[in-house]
Amino acid sequence: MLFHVDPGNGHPIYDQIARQLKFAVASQAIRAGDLVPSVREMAQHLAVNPNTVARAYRDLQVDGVLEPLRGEGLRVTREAPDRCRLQRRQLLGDRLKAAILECRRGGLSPDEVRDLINHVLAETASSETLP
Amino acid sequence: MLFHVDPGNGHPIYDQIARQLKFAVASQAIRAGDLVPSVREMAQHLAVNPNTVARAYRDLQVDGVLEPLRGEGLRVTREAPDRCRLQRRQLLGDRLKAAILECRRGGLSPDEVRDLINHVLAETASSETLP
Amino acid sequence: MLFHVDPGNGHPIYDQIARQLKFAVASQAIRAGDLVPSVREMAQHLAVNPNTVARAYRDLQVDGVLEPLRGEGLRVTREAPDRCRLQRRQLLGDRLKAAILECRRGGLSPDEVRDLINHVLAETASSETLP
Amino acid sequence: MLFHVDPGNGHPIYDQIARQLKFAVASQAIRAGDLVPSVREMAQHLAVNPNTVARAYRDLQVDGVLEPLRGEGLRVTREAPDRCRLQRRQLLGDRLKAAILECRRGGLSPDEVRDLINHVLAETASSETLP
DNA sequence: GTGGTCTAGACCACG
DNA sequence: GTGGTCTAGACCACC
Repeated sequence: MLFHVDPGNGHPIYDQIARQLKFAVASQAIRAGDLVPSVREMAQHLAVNPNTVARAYRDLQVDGVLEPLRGEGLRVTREAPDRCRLQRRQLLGDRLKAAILECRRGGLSPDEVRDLINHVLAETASSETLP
Repeated sequence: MLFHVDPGNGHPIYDQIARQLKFAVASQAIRAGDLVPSVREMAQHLAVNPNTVARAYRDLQVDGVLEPLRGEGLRVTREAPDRCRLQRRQLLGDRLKAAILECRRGGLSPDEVRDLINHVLAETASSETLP
Repeated sequence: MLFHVDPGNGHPIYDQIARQLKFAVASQAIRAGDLVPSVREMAQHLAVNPNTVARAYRDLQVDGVLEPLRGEGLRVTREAPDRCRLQRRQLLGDRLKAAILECRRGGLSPDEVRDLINHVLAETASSETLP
Repeated sequence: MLFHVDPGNGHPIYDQIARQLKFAVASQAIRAGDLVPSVREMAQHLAVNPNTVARAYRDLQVDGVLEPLRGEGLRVTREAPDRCRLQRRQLLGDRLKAAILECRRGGLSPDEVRDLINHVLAETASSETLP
């Protein structure tokens, strides 16, 4: 499990957890039918309150990514992989789109935007810490 | 003034205002020495609580972008254009970087990230509403 | 045995089992003196954890519906049929009453409640799957 | 405000709150555009923890019944009345249907079910405590 | 003032 | 063991 949570990056922790779990399913790091780590396990792993993990797991149930296995834990649904792949594109695309739109509205020309993106890509490609 | 504020996009309104004003200065839509609209005017224009505008203007004074002109209002400082141009690159770059990093951590390969970016660029380039 | 258990309908599985067994006794589908299926059999039949069936059987013993027959299993008591007929009316009536009361409290007039009931009766009367 | 909550009736408190608020909107006791009581007010009114109310309000936002008015509170959405009227029928109908189906599966004939319903209706019609 | 998040810890139902 | 609910209380951002 290579989950990593950063409090104070502006995004609620439960949201970071839910997103990362979706991405993990999309990447097939977690598969349909798998049991996700128990609330308590995950909470300890992330050094976070169990309630926070529970909230993330609850949201994932609402999204149809997890389903309860009474007394057993929570399981990745059959439909989850497809949904998560779609959502990954959607969620990441939305965030990129918002950033790019703000560039344009901020007065950067399309060329300047491309330059800035390339600059950032170069930065992130190099020695960045990646999970 | 073609400011546009979107409550519920996750970013605080006062921050949206401050950023947009910086960008306007960077783009020379507003110039050093110009008076900015009064808090009341701006608040009415944006259909926003005056306190929110006041907060944005306060932050901009702290950043040295605005300075009070006794009895007249707030004026764009002499140093603002340079500062705003630098900050624009920084602020927008940071947001792009965060989005791109999340793509990578979310399991997308560099190529997939480029594809997604190009897809988004195509979307935004076309008939998007731009200020 | 035409028991049917639905996890995730809000009611605990052991309760569904106990109720259905009581109803079966009330309907004389099971009679005084009959042996009920073993915990293992029933658990396999319902695709349910044996502990869950055991819990239901335990509750039924407390209610005086089942009694142990040393080395043989569990037997329906002599008093069970009468008790179950009474309890059936009570249990089902309670649930109906709760539902109807919520309708009234939810702002439906007595007439609207009757209409809604008739509508539901029509639905359930037709092609519903009944045991 | 005639909300009433009963812990230990099997249904989570936050759910009771959310349902009752939907019903209140359906009955036009609360109207589109109205501000609902603040989390703290409602919590005190119901003698319940504010977090519990917050959870109910959050669920109602997910359902599109409430929307945040930043710094002001939560407002009933424009679409809420229609949605709530539909949902009221759905939610109450589901509960009635479940109760009636259990009667039938429990071995009661259609006539016996009608008799039982009439008996319960007579009970509830009389001196029952209604809000 | 408002709602939102997070933590801490208790209790319960279920399997 | 599992998740779910509820309470209590702190802290924050926003308006």
